[in-house]
Amino acid sequence: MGGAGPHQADAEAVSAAGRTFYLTTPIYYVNATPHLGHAYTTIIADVMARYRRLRGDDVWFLTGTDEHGDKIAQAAATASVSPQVYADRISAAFRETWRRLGIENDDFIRTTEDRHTRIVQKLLQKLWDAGEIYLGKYGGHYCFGCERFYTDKEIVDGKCPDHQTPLQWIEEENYFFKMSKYQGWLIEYIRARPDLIRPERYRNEILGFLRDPLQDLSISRPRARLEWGIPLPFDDKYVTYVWFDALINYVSALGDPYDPGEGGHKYRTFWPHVQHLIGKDILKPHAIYWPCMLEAAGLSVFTHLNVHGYWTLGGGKMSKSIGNVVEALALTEKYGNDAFRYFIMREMVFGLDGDFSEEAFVGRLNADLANDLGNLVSRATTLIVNLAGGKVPSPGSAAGIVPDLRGAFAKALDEVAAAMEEFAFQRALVAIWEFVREVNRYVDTTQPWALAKKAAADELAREQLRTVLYELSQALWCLGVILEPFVPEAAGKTRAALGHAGPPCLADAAWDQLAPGTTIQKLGGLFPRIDDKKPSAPSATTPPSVATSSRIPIDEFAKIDLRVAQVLAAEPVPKSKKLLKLRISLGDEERTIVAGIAEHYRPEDLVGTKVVIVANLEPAKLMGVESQGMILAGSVEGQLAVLRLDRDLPPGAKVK
RNA sequence: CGCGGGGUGGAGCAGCCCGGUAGCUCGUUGGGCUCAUAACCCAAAGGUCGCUGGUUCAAAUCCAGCCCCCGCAACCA
Repeated sequence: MGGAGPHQADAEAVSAAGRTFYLTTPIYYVNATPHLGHAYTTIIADVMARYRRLRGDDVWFLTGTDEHGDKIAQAAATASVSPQVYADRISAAFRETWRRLGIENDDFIRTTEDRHTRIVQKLLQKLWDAGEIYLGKYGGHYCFGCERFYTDKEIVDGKCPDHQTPLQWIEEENYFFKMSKYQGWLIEYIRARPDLIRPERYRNEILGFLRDPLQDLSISRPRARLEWGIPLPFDDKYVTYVWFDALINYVSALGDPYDPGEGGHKYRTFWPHVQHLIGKDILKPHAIYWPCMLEAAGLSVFTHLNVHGYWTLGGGKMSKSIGNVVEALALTEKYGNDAFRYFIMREMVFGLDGDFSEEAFVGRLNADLANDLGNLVSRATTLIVNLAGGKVPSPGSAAGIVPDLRGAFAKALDEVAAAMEEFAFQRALVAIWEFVREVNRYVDTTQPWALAKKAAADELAREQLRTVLYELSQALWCLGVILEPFVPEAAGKTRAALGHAGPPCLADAAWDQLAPGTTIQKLGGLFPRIDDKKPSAPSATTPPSVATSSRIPIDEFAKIDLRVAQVLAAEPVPKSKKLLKLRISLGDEERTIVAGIAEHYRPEDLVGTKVVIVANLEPAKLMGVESQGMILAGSVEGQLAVLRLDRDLPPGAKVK
């Protein structure tokens, strides 16, 4: 790379300023394996981190797993393993997924690691010593059915909003963080920083929430009730409440904030520049608890909290029971990481909800990646190979050549910079693709093949041809660099076709950086078109592959008591949309089962028929009705079928 | 009256805060080009901007009311 491009000065000034950037994703709770939602957050974080690295910034990109709490302990118990083994397993699944997706995180923190628990305890001790934590009685209206407390606001006529049963007043001693005293400070802090929480709608939401009085935050759980957590350093009869534990990962991953020596080095370098990236579901803990905690601990608050929206699937909601969120992630295997990254960034406006469908995915892949970009790379490299002997020509006269690619790219670059500043990935891509179209137009307008025909006899045409091919080579080169954060594999292939293997930097994304004489190779098939006649129609209802489900030994299966049951009566559960209450017979026993099938079956469709149930499932209350089992039913998106017998068996017959 | 989002050419969206010729992508039709992945480029057709009323010289945009869809939460055991 030699020569001075028009943007190099700027870019160098930027990197010389040595901008530091610390970006975090949430740490993912290990009660579920990675799905589309996790992947979205992590991928956009990766794009941002790569962009900042490309720019020459000093970047630290953190992700990880959250491994403490009730739900993990329960899930582990269900799986008959220790919580740690369970957490190890799921955490490993996350790391493996990120590796496959090409995520280049600098660190991966787990809340069960010593480096984390140590800092959590240190911070707690600090707050305890400073009088920020007190032991208080938590009195509350408790519902035994829900196993949780309800606030006055939630209570309906003194009853549980779920069960419509009277609530019990229960008092439990717990430790509390004096969060309420930070309310005024927090409101001022947010007001003074218009882009602290962004996009603005989430800032408004939080300011709205802060109009009501802030409660102190319970930060402990008695060990009698929950063992799986970090013990409080000043009272080992309690463990730390999972949110208090989890948020601190952003700090603990950098080392010890209170260590003035080497142990606090990374903290001092990166913490002042921290930006969090989260989904809208965890806005409140991040926008309220976390700043208060940091302030109380004498640590500075994040510079930005970037909040993204949710994916809906095929116009419907993202339903985990159907497994389509996992299925969505599987499209990376089918179409490649680059296409997947491109789609989720291009399709979703940052902060708003977006819809995910394979049809839209393939549409984007074909239109933007295959037709516009892939085809451009293919035609341009072919032109240079065929008409210039495979070497970047030196530019000749530009006389009569109208479109100004250099200017168009400079404009795109500026727009990308502005968009990336506020996590507007969609706008950044739109800007780049405007340039891609401009280059396609350039080829059509200048018609290098026509110039080549005239070139033998026409000196001007010869000059123009050299100029056109030179311009195209520069355009490709610039694309190969600026696309690196977004579609790294394709960008790398593009640069490789232009004879460069090393890591790119943004300063190189400029005209005259690809020297005349450089050997160019044809590069076709960068993004092959997907020409399936009907790529989406069947896929919407294609069940997820069974290949990935983990195997269990037969004795594991034998624990499940499946029985034939006859439906005696069926009625909808009042005020419920999805639930049917069924009275079933197991021969010597009758039971009530609540099933979420009301959207698929009318009660009279089921009465008298024989179905299969799980007979030894723990009872659960749904809309106040106790369900003593589960009806087996198969489903894909939007369709559901209850299993029924095709020959007669008496109720109660064992099924295996 | 739980919270929130939305109803704009065939599909998906932008525009709405700061009223004044309704814009983009895909699709369709016609044309161009032949370097390229049946791709690329140009052009055209196609819209009562959910409904009703109000404010205004002027409303997709502001106000009021209504209808419909979707997400979250509550009910997928």
